[in-house]
Amino acid sequence: MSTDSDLAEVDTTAKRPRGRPRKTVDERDDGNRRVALLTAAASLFRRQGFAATTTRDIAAAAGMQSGSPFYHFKSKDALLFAVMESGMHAALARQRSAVQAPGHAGLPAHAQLRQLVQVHFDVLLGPGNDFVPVMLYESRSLPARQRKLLAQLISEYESLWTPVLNALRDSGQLRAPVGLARLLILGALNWSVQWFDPKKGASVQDLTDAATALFLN
Amino acid sequence: MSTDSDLAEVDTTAKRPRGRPRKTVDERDDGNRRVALLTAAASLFRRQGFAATTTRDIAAAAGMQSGSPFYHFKSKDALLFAVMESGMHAALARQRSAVQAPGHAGLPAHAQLRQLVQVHFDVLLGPGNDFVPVMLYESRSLPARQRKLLAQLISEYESLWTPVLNALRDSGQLRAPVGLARLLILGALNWSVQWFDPKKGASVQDLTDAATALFLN
DNA sequence: CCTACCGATCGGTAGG
DNA sequence: CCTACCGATCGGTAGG
Repeated sequence: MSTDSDLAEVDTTAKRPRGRPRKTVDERDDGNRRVALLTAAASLFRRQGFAATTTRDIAAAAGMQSGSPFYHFKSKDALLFAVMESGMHAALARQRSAVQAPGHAGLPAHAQLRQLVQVHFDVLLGPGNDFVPVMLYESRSLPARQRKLLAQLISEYESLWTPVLNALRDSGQLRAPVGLARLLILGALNWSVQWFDPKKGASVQDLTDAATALFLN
Repeated sequence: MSTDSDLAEVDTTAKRPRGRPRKTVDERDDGNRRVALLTAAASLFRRQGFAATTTRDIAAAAGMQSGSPFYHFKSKDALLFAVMESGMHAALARQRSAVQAPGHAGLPAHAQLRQLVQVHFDVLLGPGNDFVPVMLYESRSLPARQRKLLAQLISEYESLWTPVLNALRDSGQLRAPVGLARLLILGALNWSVQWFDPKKGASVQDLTDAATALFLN
């Protein structure tokens, strides 16, 4: 997991940034407590859904009183958006650093796909990684404008997959149109959020093996 | 689409059943209006989510006053459960009648998988088919007891896939463990609810082609 | 199935 | 970040 300031999902131990980067007009950035609210919200939104989660629930989980979240976030919507944006930034950062790792570009396409799949599973299923699942399953709850902002990040994320899938398609290892293949593959991975249980048999490695074996010739 | 009484998803024209089969203690069965509530609820639950949908919204969509849904359903939860149960019964009926169609048993395994995939896409994406998507994406909102009842139906549904996948695995056409393969494949299909747009390029046929090509050797 | 209504809860705010 | 609070909304009900 990267340690880059306020975008790391579970880095509750982050020191207050000195030159604090104010992110949007909707939020303040007071370091510690704000992160506590984000992680509490992500966990609750994932377990109960956005609409079924109370700002009072979130406040209590972060050890605050009922009105205090609104000192850090303008609204419940802004809190949801911050969770999703933060999750997508972390996922993008992890996927990019995997792709840019030395020697990665020289790997055969099927090994590159395997990398993408593994990191994706880890982003979804790793311990404490609630941010991206919330983004996947609660985007309906976002106001249209903020949903468009997120769509941009999602599009960037998908663009990491396209060249790899194109190469696989060209070499005959992928037998479906690349556009639909990407949607179907990401769907197969994203759905794991619904059924994966770390206490049960399969590990993230097992899932990665099964998925790549399933999709490739 | 089958026409079997109150379980058909979009059959708003159903006549009142004579020997009315009272289904559970939680609901009455007055035919017409009850079905109107179910279809209105399914549509709203799908678009807005369960928690964000008001019983007043549902009543208005069915042309009733705010208190009237509770004449037909004991609670908002009971309405959600009825939507899900009805959707799963319809899906099971459609999948079974496809499997039992004359000549189907003689088809090669890859053609049987194609059938399952096509019917599944149609259940999810066909016009007015909101019931099963609600079940897929709102089961979190169900009380534990009713979730267990649904799990039974889901398990029956999945059991239709297992022998086909086993046959494909044995003949080398499927290269992943059957258990994980089933989860991944159904995930790829289920996720289409999030992105499929009938007004855009791809048709359900296209999706079926792409999915079978992607999964099979 | 409608009318009229209740108790509880919720997002959000003022003022410190 | 807390205290105290408001206005609105919501699931559900009694009585017809």
